[in-house]
Amino acid sequence: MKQQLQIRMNENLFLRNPAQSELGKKIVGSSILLIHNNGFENFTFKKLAEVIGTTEAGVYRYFENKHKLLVYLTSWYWGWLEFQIVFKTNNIKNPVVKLKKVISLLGSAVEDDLQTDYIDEGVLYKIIIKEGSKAYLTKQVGEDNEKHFFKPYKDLCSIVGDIIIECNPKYKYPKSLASTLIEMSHFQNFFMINLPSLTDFGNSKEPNDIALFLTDLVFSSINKK
Amino acid sequence: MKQQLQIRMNENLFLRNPAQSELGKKIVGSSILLIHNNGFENFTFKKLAEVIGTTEAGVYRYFENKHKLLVYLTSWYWGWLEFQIVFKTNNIKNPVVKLKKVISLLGSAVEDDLQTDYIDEGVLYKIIIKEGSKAYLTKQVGEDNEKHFFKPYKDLCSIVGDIIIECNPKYKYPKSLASTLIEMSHFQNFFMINLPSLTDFGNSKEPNDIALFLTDLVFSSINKK
DNA sequence: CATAAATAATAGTAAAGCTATCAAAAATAA
DNA sequence: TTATTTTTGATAGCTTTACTATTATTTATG
Repeated sequence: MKQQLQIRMNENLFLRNPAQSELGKKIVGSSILLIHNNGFENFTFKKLAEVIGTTEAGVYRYFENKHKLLVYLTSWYWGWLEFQIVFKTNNIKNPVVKLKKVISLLGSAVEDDLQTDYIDEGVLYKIIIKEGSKAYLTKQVGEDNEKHFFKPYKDLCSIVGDIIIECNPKYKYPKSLASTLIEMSHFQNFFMINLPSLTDFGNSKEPNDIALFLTDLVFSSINKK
Repeated sequence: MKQQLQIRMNENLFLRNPAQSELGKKIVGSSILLIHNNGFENFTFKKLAEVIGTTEAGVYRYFENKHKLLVYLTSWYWGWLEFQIVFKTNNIKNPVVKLKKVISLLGSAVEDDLQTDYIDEGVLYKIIIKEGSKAYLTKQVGEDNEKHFFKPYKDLCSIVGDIIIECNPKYKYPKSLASTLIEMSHFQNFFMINLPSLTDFGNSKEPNDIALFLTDLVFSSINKK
């Protein structure tokens, strides 16, 4: 019997829950592919509707606009990643080992998770890298935040921050180090591929090099003196 | 006699050089204020034209589209900041002191530079924080990069990376640390103001706290063991 | 003063970003 | 199984954005 993993989503992100209908799942699944292919700026509900064989109005019945869809997708990703992290570090006692595991989970397009059939996590990961920050770098970030749109992202940062504190209770900047770690796992990846002179991994293009850098960065800070 | 500081700009960013006419300067100067007020997504050439008393077509004679204008603004900022950094660290011999100076220059809305009368660097700095990454987080980042649109940003990273190497010639990730430092000086600032739980400076909202965090982060890495 | 260059005024087009309406189909409840 | 509610499909339309083109007028320059 197939087990389906459901990520709990903020109800204000959608008009109709896309996880509860075939059309909704198609909207989410195909939007990931389309945003990846076209870039978020060139992505429209009309193009999406064509691809999945519905109408523009059909998509609008699920999402108010493409911004909310992007926030939905990023939220879903953070929720999913939190689950992965909690699940895969569950049995690890040593916080140092745990944090290293988190860094490796942050840094790679995971193998497609079969528990979530309509979402390709590998492609979604690439969207997070290229479009993820656009979810909050907006005029309405304050209102969106009041509606708790960024809770999954904050929760993840909080979990990582807590592990940092476990490693060294005296470290002064656990939250900022956590958000730095998460953001940089994506930015260094983006730079490596698109603007390689901004990184030290230009030639190898080996995602694991980023993990090595981040591990060095994080543990130097935590273990200072 | 008034000295005017001119930042050398990539010719492919504009159709007509905005620095060489009154209308051009108005376009640049007012676009900074408008983008800051409306956010980049809600900013249009039409609104800009209204504000400065010209027509949409008038703006299009200077810039092909708003993306190129954004790249122009960010490039200008990086060029200007490089000048500030080179100028203000010129006499500093000690690379550690130099790097600390760089961190403080990166982290604050500087006092409005009087050498550039039509550009408000303080407001431009805020645009860099909120909109800066949108200059390269696009579908066409590859083409833009081939046209050297991001050279000023790369140059700055390179300068910072060189100072890092001066501090410790054996440090393995000078470029990635430099880009991390620069990105985080903006992201932590954005988070502090808009999503404070992602930082450790939520209550104080004191930009200097960010500099302390970044100084700790950078020198822990450089001086490890 | 002549001429070239820059600007203003106006018009127009395709696409994006929606909203509204109504009929058909599918799911569900009586 | 029919009745009813919910969801979808088809179509239309409207405002704004993102441009391009044309011509007249002003401004700068030789």
